Order: sequence, then C-alpha cells, then structure tokens
Amino acid sequence: MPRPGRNTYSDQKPPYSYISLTAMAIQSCPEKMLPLSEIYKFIMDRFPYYRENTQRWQNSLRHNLSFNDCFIKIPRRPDQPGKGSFWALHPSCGDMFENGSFLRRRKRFKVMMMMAAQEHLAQSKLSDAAHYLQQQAKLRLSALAATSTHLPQVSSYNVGVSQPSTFKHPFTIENIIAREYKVPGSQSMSAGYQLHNQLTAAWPHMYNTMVDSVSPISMSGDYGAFGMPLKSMCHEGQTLLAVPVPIKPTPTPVALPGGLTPHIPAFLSNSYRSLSPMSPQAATTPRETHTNPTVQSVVVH
DNA sequence: TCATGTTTATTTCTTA
DNA sequence: TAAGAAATAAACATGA
Repeated sequence: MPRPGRNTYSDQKPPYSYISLTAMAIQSCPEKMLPLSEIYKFIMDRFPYYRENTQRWQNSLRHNLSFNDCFIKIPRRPDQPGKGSFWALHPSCGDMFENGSFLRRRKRFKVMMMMAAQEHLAQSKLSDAAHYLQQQAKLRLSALAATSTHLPQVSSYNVGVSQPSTFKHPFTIENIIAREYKVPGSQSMSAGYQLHNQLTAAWPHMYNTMVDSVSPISMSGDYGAFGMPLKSMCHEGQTLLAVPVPIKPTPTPVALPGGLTPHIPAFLSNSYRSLSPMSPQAATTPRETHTNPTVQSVVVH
C-alpha cells in the first residue's frame, strides 16, 4: 500500500474502475462475498482518495453493483442478521480485466437467458418458452457443477505449482487478489468454488437438491436454478447465460495520467509485474485467452 | 431515518 | 467520428 504523499492514491484517483475496486474487495475476503458496507470499508481503507466525497462514489458503486451482471446479490441467511445482502462475483467474470486494464474492461459482462429465450421464441413460434427455460436451467446446473469443480485448478497458479492444461491467464481478478490475501484453507479456492459453497451454505435445501438431481426445475416461484431466490441471481429481464464477448488484445499496461509510474497497491503489485514484458507470464502467455475466448467460457448454465 | 438497492438519464472518456 | 464503457447524478422503493 502506498504511503500518503504526492503521486500516491492520497491525492490521485486510483486507476481502477468501480467495478474492479468492488471485485478486489470481494475477492479479498475468504468467503468471496461482502456486504456493501464492507466493500466501502475495503476501498476507503486502501485508497485514501475515496475517503472523500463518499456519497458520490458510493452511489456510483451501488449503481455498478446493480447494473453489472458480474456482481450477484446473495441474500443473508436467517442466522446472519444485518442490513443488506452480500455481494459476490459471478463465477464466469474472472477474466473481465484480462487486457491488463483495471479502468476499462474488455467487454461488459452480460448475463442473458431471457434474451436467449426471446430469440428462441422469435425463431420458433411453436416452441414452449417455459420448457425452453427449464432446459436452460438444467444446462446451467450442469455447467455450474462443472465450473465449481474445475475452477480451483485455476488458482493453482497462486500456490506456485506448474501450470495445468487449464491454466488461466494470471491477470484475472481472482489471481490479482489471491496472492496477497491468501487465507489459510482458502487460498486455492476460486470465486466459483467459493460461490458454490456460499450457495450451498445459504440455501442448502435448494442448492444441493438441484445439483444432485437433475430433476425438472421449476422456473416459477421464488427460487431459480441456482437454488437462489431468482431475484438475487438475475435482474428482471436478464438471463443467466454468461456471455463475455471476445476482445482484442490491449497489451500496454495501465499508465497513470501524466505518465506517472503507477503506484501499485501491495495487493496488486504482483499482477502488475506480470504485465512486464520481462515477466515470465507475460512472455509465455501471449494472450492465449484471445483465442480462447471468453466465448469458450460462454457459460450455458 | 438511514442504509441499501434499482433504475433512468446524462456526461465523459476510450477505442476502433 | 461513432460506439461502448464508465462515471455521475438523481429519483424512488424497501427494509432494518
């Protein structure tokens, strides 16, 4: 963490968007989910810039949480009294910032299922939308289960083991944060894995049942395919189909306005180094995710 | 009452 | 220059 003074975040706006700041906060905690107040606290603790004009940026941050599909709201359990819900990262949004810029994402992370359903309807007027949605829900469940089990491999990077075939670019949100915020027993867990646990813990009777048995899933009522209350998993009119769109490389690292060398917070410094042309990761992983796009990560949950 | 959450509108900025 | 992402503002609803 930079010390207060000139050219630090005390008097400069950090080169991170609210989305990335929020993602950092969420990823920094072992549970991979935080209430709004804790997200505020994380940001203010680490970025003095945000200790002022709190009303302004906190409103923006709340807007981002609601507006962006990369954030999902997790209701508190009855035994977790408190105000507001927990916020977590969508399991499929880990490579949002893979171009190295925390200021702008490659493409807005969008979840869509209703849109897909509508398109489906448009193409086939005879189709039954409810049946279609039900099938989508089944697919999502299968994919979620798969995601939850394979994602942890991703963070093997963090513990210094050799790269598995599922190696993921180090410049992902989970990798950015994980290095510095390793928590015993959780350092090898990815957001997706964590989310699985969150959901299991929060709604065991729904989640476990649904994952275990691919029985027909009702898309009506209060709960969705994740065993989560539907409203908490998707916004109205949105879908759960995660479709980050392919992007073009943006190899240049983030530079602060005025050509200053970015003063990287300690918990990000490793990631920044990984952007260096001399960095082994940067040198040996020439944007493999372009060819692998994101789109391959299109999650038909 | 206040924190939280949603939504809409507008402006600014970056990138193709 | 247009499109899209992000920032900002504001109105409103809800719940502790």
